[in-house]
Amino acid sequence: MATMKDVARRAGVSTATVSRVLNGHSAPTPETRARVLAAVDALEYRPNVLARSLRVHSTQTLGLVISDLLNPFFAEIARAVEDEARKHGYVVIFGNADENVEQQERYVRTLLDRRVDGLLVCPATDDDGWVSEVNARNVPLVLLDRRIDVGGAPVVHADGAAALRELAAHLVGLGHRRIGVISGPEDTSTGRERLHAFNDALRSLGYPVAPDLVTHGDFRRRSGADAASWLLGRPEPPTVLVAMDNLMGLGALEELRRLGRRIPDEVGLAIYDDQPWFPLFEPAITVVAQPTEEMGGAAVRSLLALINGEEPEEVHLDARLVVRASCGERL
Amino acid sequence: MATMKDVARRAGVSTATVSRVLNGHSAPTPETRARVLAAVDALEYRPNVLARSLRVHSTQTLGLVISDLLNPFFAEIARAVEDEARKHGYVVIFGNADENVEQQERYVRTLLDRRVDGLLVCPATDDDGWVSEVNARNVPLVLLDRRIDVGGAPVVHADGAAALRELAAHLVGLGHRRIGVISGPEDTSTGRERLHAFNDALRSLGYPVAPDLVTHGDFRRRSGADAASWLLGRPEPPTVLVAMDNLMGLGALEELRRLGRRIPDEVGLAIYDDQPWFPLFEPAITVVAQPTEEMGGAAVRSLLALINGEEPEEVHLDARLVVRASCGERL
DNA sequence: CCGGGTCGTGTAATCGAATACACGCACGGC
DNA sequence: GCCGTGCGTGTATTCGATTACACGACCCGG
Repeated sequence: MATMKDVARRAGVSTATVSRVLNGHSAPTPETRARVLAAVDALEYRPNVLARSLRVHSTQTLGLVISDLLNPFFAEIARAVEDEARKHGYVVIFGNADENVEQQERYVRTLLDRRVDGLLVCPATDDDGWVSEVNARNVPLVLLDRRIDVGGAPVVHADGAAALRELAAHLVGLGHRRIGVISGPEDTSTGRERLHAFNDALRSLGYPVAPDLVTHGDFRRRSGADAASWLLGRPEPPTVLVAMDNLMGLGALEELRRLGRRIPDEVGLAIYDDQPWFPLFEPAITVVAQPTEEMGGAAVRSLLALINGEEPEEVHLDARLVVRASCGERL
Repeated sequence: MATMKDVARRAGVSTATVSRVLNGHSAPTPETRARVLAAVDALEYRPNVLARSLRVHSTQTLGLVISDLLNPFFAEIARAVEDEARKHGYVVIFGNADENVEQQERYVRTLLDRRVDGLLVCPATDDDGWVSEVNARNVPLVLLDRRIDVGGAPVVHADGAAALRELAAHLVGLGHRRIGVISGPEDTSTGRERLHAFNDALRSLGYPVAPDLVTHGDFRRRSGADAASWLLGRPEPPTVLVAMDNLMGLGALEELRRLGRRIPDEVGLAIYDDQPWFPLFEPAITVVAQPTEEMGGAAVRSLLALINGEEPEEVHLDARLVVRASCGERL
């Protein structure tokens, strides 16, 4: 590989000049510039990003730690993040935490060691041991989707409260009184918040959720199936299931199919997070849809603002209810 | 951030010694070692990976260029790649080519500039302009899923010929005679190979595919819907649709739902690639399943072998037919 | 005709680690 | 007691860029 020195020699100038030409600095003579560029071309020179980064303390790289790439919700986010980052000339390194705190922590450290210019994390749990390390190294941090209460770091997430209120009204309107909830883990903000918002909504409608109809899964398919099985085995089983995440929803649906329950006649089902295939199920699934693309994009823009020492823009995104057929016919 | 020099000063040794301790080289005295480690601890020293990489010409980083992260097939691959890479102490940088040749080329270059130790590419098309650049820089390359005919680079993919033969027999056995095929692009190996394998199988059963029942999509949802629409609009429409990729299959299903066709009574449907939600459709979709996890893992292992100057292990993976209900009841 | 200001370019230090080479010391054999 | 050997450690170079500073050429005004 040709280095800058080679280019300099061939163009008959110093490396400083080559560097200046390549970085568009304080214009060298047009002819020097041309000579340098010709040499660059002839030698197929490509700058060594490592050397450059070492010198200028910036890698044009963003780190992304997500909880689970197999969760289509996070895959969409990852895609949006990569897309927005590329538009701004950044590359993204990613790590899959697998909903696992230790692995998440390892990854944060690895990415910091790689000198990423900024870090995007979808926290696996409320645990915030890793945050201090990020702060100690002065690396800008933006939290995605799940919030953990730690000063400073902006959080980009979609507020589901309004959509959940609508969902509650929808279900009650259809005559559902016993509503089973498959919630996320208690130690994630999204797990707690969605449940509380939904509970509040139902309470204010006069139909508080029966505590024995609330279960907690782990945002994975298996736990959704188990939860559905358990809920339907109760003495007075629910007439509708609300899964607070797409994978748990899928698991619940799996279980309903396995048990041969007809939807929505025997049991209804609503899922948090929309997916392209949800409308294709029989019946089409009623969902709370999150604006994943906007979330990923907004997160990157916030992070870049932090990196550039600006105030990150305030983003407020809302999830929205999409009524389809899986909770019963519309009135 | 503390540097090696700081550690050296605090421990009262030279940077060379610190380096030796940290890399487990030709054993320094146990007490020097202890002093150094104590200093490392006290200063919370973390080595600068950039400086190290610059010096040793290795970044412990793998590049992954995939065609489309939103395609769950590729998301699974990405996850498997990341998983296997981590096990070997490598980190992965990824780029989303969006089934787009120019973007793929840009990404390959970007990743090379980042001095990845090896490159994993799922080629968007047969275009191989970018390969020469990879070779020119002596970076090991492994092709994933799609092959392009270029000397040297190992290809990890799953052979679907046998599964497609079984599928052909299954369909014919169910009485299907007019079989519509939604194939991938002609300029991808998987597009061509799947179609040819399926054609061959049907021909040898005595029921060659009618040329007017073959369409080509682009591995995206929309094209699957369009193709289904077109096929069903033929004068003599097919009795079953075979989509050669999960997204096109989803699109086809979408179109069938939109048109209100009953599956499998009016039209059957089979899809290449399995997904967790395919069994949950009504009826459950018959598929050709690929071993994505093994593919990702094998690709990384091949690449690491190349990086270490070894001969990459020969991997032979097969897709397999999973008969469910979407093509008609089993005989 | 000379002093000062631009402007283009080169020299050399720097980023933070790895490592070839050299040095000094202890030890053992003759 | 001398010299060779080996081991632990330090010195200095290197990886490939960026950039502060300096220098010389040139131009212009007084």
